[in-house]
Amino acid sequence: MSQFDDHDAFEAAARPSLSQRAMAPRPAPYLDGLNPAQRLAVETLDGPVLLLAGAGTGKTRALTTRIAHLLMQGRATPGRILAVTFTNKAAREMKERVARLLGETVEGMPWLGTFHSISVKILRRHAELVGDGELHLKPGFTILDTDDQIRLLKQLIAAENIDEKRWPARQLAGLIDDWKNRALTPSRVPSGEGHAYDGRGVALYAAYQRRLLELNAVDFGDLLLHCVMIFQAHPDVLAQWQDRFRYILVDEYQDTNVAQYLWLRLLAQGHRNICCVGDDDQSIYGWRGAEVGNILRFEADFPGAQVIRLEQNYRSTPHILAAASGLIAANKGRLGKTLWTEAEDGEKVRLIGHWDSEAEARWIGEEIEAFHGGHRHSIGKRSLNEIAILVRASHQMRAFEDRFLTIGLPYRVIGGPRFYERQEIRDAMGYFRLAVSPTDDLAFERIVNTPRRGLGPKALQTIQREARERGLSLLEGAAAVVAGGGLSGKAAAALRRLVEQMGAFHAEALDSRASHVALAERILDETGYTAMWQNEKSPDAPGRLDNLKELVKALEEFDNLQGFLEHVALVMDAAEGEQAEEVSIMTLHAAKGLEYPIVFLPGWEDGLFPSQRSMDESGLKGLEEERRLAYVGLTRAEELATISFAGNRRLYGQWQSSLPSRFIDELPEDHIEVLTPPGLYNGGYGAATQSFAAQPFAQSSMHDRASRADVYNSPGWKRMQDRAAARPAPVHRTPITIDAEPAARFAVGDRVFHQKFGTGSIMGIAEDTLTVEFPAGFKTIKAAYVQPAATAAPDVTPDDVPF
DNA sequence: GGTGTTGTGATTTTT
DNA sequence: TCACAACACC
Repeated sequence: MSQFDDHDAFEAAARPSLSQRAMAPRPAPYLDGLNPAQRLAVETLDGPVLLLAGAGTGKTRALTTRIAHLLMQGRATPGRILAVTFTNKAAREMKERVARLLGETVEGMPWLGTFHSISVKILRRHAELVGDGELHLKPGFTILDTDDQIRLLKQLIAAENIDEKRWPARQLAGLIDDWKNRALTPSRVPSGEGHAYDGRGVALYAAYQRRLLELNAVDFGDLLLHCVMIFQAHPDVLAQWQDRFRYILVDEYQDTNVAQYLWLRLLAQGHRNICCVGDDDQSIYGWRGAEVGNILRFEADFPGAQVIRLEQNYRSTPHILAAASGLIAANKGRLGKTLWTEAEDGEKVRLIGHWDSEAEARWIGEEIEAFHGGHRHSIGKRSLNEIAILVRASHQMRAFEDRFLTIGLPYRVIGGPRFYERQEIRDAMGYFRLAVSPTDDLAFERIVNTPRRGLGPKALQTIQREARERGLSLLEGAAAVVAGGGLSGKAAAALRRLVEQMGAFHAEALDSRASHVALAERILDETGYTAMWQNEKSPDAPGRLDNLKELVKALEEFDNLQGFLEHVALVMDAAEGEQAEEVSIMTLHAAKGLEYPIVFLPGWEDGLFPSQRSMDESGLKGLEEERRLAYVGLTRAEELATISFAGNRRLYGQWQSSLPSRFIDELPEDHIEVLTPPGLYNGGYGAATQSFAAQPFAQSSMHDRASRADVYNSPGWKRMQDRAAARPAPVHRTPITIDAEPAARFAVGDRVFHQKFGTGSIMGIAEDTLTVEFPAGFKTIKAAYVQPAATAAPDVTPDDVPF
């Protein structure tokens, strides 16, 4: 974080007492360079503190320095400090930064982690307090992933004879999640909320909880909820944890839900040394149960709380800050902050309208090429890594991906499906889970017929019946079926083999002398799982095999399979590899906490952003959350932000016209530069300023082809064409070269492989651009983006070539 | 049990 | 429009 490197903001550190100085292992330089507000935030150690930290104000620095200060002042040992974050990434970053502040001599912080990972640790110690006398949780409980959860709910819905089509399991999962976020056990769900599922919503919830106990399993929501319930029902247990955690720190407090709020409040009762850091203006997870009210209410919840505001921004230029501040000012009920900066003015926030979403993608692509090539000298020559495109909804990404693929602009999508959510990884994990705990019925169901063993729904039913009748787990039930001859020839043999294999694997998993890495490899090989993907011919099969290899490699860092499974259940992300120069594309939500010198904010159209659905479902609250999302987007930019909108956009196959976002009119004019849209089909762009209200698309209406034709004849369209024609020919820019691979190494007819489109044949070559026929159709692609296909079997023999 | 066909419905997403 | 899921059929 470069903004903390300036040394001129140096301030004299407070002089510790003689005894403190004598005990300190080395002088404490960690307070150096903090601004007065940050300093106050670090040194106000007693009682409740609300740290209102605006975007880019050095929040993480204040938080980590506060931890260092607690330790250096001898206020607490690392084990006595509870520091909670929402994401593993944030926890990791904080750990690293605390360690860096203190030097390597200090041991790690055992209670710095996500709400969930800390809750697991607590819950493992008191598992038996969950449930009733007969059925209760055991410390070895498993944590279900979403797949397991849905599968379980489907069974329960079927058992209730409810039509799964009318009431999908997914929806019920969402409902239950919602209740858990609000710390509502089945008995506490307000009457009137269980209407769904033919009035059996709450009953299904209760059945689900019972089933989880039987399986000795919990879902993510339970981790928090069970802790809260234990704390409420067992004051002695609560007291024990209150005593342990002398100081509590909370990151992103505006994102806490009711369950998390209760969890924190219970733990902080007594000493009340709780410091919550957040920004009400960046609360964008209301739809996920986050309660902005938690942060707005802080002073009432903790009487005597000190509120400290971090308002000096080290990230963005004044124009960007002014635009963002002007926009967010339209929200009501804010705690209020005034961001300021010492940075130079820089460029105004740019605003541009386009004819349609494709033109928007085209224009942004050209802008990026210009920045990357250094053709904008006010901005300089920039790396693609410094540029990000932030969209409201992921379907907007497609236009950019298509365009960038065509022009050969490297990009990376941030977010998307994560490593541990991939099918092959979950399958492999299913095998590992079953090897570690043979009673994991959900894991058994997942893998029993993957790869295909001829053990379909019928065989599974037989096993389930057997298991239920004898009170066994499914794997044990399967063994019983095999022994009892309940299945015929082929299926019986396959099941016998699986049961025997899993038995052997389990024995080995318990043997601490055996290598768990070798065991994992054996499991994947001997069950035929690896072979399944090797035999699969789809283009993504090799990638899946690579992922499996990566999974096994990840195992090496753990002592055993159990430890690994625990880790993965909570940390569903893999270390991201950052190497290539690429433009980043992501949703606004995914962008929170990140920063980029150059940011594009496309799709500012009413209905898309603010999203119609948000407004329909949550009214003014929804609109305000959307506005905060816009605020988050703008404040990601360090030097240059560009907002754009399109008059027409293809949505679900239909062209839809839209009006510019209402947020655009809320931007303070003095900090905005309005750009004129480029010509229709040629490149180039003008910088002449013009009121966007005078632009033609605002009043265009094109709901179907007929009215679209009208628009072609409209004065607005003509005006755009005239303008395009009147402009001097666009300046020719040298196309950027990426790993300049000469197209010369290809010939028409060659088979080539492309990341996205698979294998195809070259139909045409023009300089470094190829026209390739893929299964998906003809594509024009830069040569650098394809490789000669591995199976280089030319379609024509040399003799067939006419020259 | 594997493959083709039809139908549906579609923000934002972490743990 | 397109992706994915649930059925029907071989």
